[in-house]
Amino acid sequence: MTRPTIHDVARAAGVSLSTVDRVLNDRVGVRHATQIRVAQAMRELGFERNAAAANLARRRQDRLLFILPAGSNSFMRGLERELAQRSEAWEFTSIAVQVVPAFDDVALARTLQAVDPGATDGVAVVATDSPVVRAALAELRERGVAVVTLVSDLPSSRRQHFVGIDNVQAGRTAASLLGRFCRGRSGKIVIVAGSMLVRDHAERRLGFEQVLRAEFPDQQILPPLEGRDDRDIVEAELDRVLRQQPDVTGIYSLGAGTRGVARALAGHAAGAPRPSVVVHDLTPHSRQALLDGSFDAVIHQDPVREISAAVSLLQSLVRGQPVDPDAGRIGIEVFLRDNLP
Amino acid sequence: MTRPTIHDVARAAGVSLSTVDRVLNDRVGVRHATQIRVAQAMRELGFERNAAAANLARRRQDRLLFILPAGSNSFMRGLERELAQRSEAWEFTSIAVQVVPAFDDVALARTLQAVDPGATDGVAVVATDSPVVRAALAELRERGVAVVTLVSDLPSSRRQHFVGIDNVQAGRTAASLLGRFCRGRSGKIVIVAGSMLVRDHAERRLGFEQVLRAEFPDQQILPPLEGRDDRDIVEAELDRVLRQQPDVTGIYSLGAGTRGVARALAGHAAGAPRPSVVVHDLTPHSRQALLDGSFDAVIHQDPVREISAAVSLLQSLVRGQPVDPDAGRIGIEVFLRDNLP
DNA sequence: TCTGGTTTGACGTACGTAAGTCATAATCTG
DNA sequence: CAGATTATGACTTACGTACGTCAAACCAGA
Repeated sequence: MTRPTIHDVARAAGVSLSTVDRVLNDRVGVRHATQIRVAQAMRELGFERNAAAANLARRRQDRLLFILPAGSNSFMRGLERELAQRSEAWEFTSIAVQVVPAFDDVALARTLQAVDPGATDGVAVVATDSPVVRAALAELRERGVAVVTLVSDLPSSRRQHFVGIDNVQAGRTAASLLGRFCRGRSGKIVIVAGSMLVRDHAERRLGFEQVLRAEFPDQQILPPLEGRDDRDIVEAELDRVLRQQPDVTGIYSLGAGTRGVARALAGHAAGAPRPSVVVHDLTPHSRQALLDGSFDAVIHQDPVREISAAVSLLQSLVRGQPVDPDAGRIGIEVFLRDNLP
Repeated sequence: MTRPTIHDVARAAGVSLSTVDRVLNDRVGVRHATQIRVAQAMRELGFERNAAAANLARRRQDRLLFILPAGSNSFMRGLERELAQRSEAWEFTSIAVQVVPAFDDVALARTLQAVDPGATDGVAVVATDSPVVRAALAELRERGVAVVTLVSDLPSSRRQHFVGIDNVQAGRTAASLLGRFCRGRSGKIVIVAGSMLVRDHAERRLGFEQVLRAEFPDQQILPPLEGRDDRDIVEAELDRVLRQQPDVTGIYSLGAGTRGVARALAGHAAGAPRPSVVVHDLTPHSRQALLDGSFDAVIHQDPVREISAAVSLLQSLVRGQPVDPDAGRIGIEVFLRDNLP
């Protein structure tokens, strides 16, 4: 009826509480045969460790650090807000946040080097793709700190996991939508990126071009703009392109700086049918643009899920618990005007 | 540094542990002035009850019951599977599942009446819209059982909350997608429903027709088929319609029975361009159909989120804790071939 | 058979809260 | 102001696990 406890396991296996404890938290000093017997008993009884009691008894707090890029990037600020608001929501875990300059690999590497392994058990970092960052990250692991990348990955580095969406898939999804929305009107497609220095932007572009080339070959993709996720730069660049190219049918904005896109479009409202627009990340501005019809779709990653996946992954890593290999995978959400939350 | 405990609160408020406990679990026997003082101290210290310790000390289990419709409906079976698999995932909560005939209000009402309030603290029910169900539900509340509706709502009944997606929005989203996918080809749109007896289907239809009429007026909506979420009935009905109507440009399947849609379509592959298809609920079959290109989009509600929202909502209700008014709202997910999880 | 190490058991305390008992202090009633 | 009532305090046990100490039992090698 009621769930079995370690006492029941001990009795069933014919050993003492201490031994069960040793097996459970794999401490030294248990003969292999005994270990098997205890494990067997746990399986037979269907024992599951009571996490509440375990956390209560274990006095320690897991100290996690989130490193996020600075700037007016709404998505990142959303993550930051979420972390601040829910910092008390995780039991037995304390969370710190540090903000570093965006797209600046050297600054990021310096920050990683400065992490104190005596005061930090795990780090989640929005990575900039660069050798110095890779090196700093490897060093951090050497010093015994758990590391996951967040939002933008750094494959073939020593990070233990990635938490975020599959950015190639995201790009493919954007192309799939934008291609269909533009069907019947062939013309030019503009890609607005932040910087190809961050992996997520490069991957989104890759996926987007794959699908658009293969399935909508009558659309011509222009070289991507790099707006550094800054609304003013994005506005200026996009405005220039729209002026030069009269037959833009679609725009894919795969980074931040979405306000710049909206403003550039507003400046070209007159005359020709407006281009179809797909952007990333639901923010108050992109929501507004969806509602007033200037954007067609928003590809989104849920900051709440992102944070909670990162926290629980880091908790497992820090505590040495087994980790589901694709625990960090966040679903790609698609928003139209009609399914806004 | 460390989180304040009830001991700290007691000291700060100048009262005993017992009094803090009385305030915290609002028991009788505390003067109003004292209550204020304790609440004040809790606020000042930023006290938050340690849920782990509280659950550990409270020996009781919350006993929840989920009532789901029978049948081959993949989505419902998915919910059932999810409940079975994760029944141990919620601490201090035991979950039972009961299956009742689909679209059968009398059977559902009988089941609700048979719920034993002595053995059940809360019920989540996929409601069929009918007066007898409303009455049975009200009676259940009278007997002190917490009740939420799941997936399909029963507004203006005595259920305390609804857990699920906004089905009008879901229908609007489907129309928004299907309308754009069909652009350029005007013709007839087929709606395949399960039964207008369940609220969710009626609402989806409503939202769908709203948007399609307003924004894609050159499409003509045929009267909805009622397939009772049965793949064979759906196949037969849809096959008949496709035979009679040569110019079907789009199909919206808003219930279950998706396999029937796929089979009917397969029988009409030859000749004319295939209709664009939007269906509900990601299942192995709808996933396959997306991948092979016979479906264009799937509107989805995540069973995992649905279950966990229902469980935590019921837990709060049963324990008399405050409830976020839109805690039961689940996001509407949109899947294309390219963003399948 | 003795030695020295390894494995195991017995036991206690702690975590933060719930919930109970009982005595005493404060307050109200008439 | 006595007596009844209510509010509060002091104290205890319990929840299931972690973790520490110490002694006893076991085992391998000399």
